[in-house]
Amino acid sequence: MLSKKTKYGIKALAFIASREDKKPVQTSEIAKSENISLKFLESILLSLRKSGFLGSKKGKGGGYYLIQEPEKIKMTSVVRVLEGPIAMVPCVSLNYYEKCNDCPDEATCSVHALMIQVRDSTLNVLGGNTLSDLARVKKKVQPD
Amino acid sequence: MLSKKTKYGIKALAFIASREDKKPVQTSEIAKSENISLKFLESILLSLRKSGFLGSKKGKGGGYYLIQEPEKIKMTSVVRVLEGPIAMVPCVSLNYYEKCNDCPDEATCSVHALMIQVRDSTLNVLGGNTLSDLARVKKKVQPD
DNA sequence: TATTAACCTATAGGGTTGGTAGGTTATTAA
DNA sequence: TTAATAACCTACCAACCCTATAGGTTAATA
Repeated sequence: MLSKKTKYGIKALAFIASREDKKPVQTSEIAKSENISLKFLESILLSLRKSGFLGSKKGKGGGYYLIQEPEKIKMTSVVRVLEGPIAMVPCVSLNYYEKCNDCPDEATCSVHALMIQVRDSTLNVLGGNTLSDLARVKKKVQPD
Repeated sequence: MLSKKTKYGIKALAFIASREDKKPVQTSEIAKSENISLKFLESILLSLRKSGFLGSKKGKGGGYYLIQEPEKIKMTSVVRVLEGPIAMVPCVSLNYYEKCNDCPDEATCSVHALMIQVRDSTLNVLGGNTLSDLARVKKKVQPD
C-alpha cells in the first residue's frame, strides 16, 4: 500500500511539473489545490529537495521548482526516495536488499521467485513513466 | 511491502502443495521446516481454511490439506485473501475500491493513472502463477 | 481413555503513519 | 531598515497495525 507521503509527494511533483512557467510554486498553493495538509506537505517537499528533485527559494515569490526536466525524472527514482523499496519483499529488492532470517535458500523459496517477477513488472511500469507523463494526465481536458 | 502473514501463508501453501501424497500436513511440521512461529502460523492456516483454500482434520494424523488442485489456485486469489488489495492505492483497487477523499477527479489524477498501470502489471504476474508453479520452485534441485 | 492437533479468544509490545504545534532563518519589497 | 513572506527545523503525539504470545477448548484417533 502506497503511503500518503508518497502519494502526496507524487501529486505535488506532478503539480509543479504541469506548470508552463518555471517560477517557484508555493507549498500553500499546492496544499490548497491538492487538498493536502500544509504542514505535512512541507515536510514532504523538504525531503524532495534534500534528495535532489526540487530546488527552493525563500521569501516572497519563493517556493519550490524542479531541478531537472520532467522528461528526465523517472517514477522509479521518485518512488524509491519517497516510499523506499519498490520490491514487496526485502530479499528481492535491488536497492534495499536484506536477507530473510527465515528462508535458508533463496533459490528454492517460492515467495522469492514470485516476488522477483512482481518486482520486475513494477519496475517496468515505473521506469516507463516520467514526471512529464504524469503532468500530461493532470492537464488533460475533461470530455463531458 | 508484503506482510509476514502473507509471506508465511504463501510459503505454507507451497509447502503443502509440494507434497506428493495428499495426506494432511501438520502446522508444527510446516512451522519447523519453514521457520515460522507456530502460533502465528496456526492463525494463518485457520484463515486460509475459512476462506476456502484449505481443509482440515483434527486429532492424530490430522492437519491441513488443499481443497483444490494446485494448478487451479491463482496467486491473485491467495494474495487477496491474505494481504487484501493488490492495488497500491484503494482508488484503483478492483476488489477493495475506495474513493480518495482528497482528489475530486480520478480522470485527471496523476497517481491514479500511474497506479492503474502498476496494478495491471502486478495482476498479470500474480494471475499467471498458480500454487503448482510455486511448488515447483520449492522442489527444484540445487545445482552446486 | 489418553493423546493428538486443530480451533478459539484475548492481549500486548513495538513500530509506523499521518498529522500538529511552534518556532527560526533567509529573501524580497516597501 | 523594516515588515512580510515562505522555506526550514525540531519536537511531539494519537491512532493504528503488525507480529507474536498465552492459555485454553474441541474433535478425532489409537
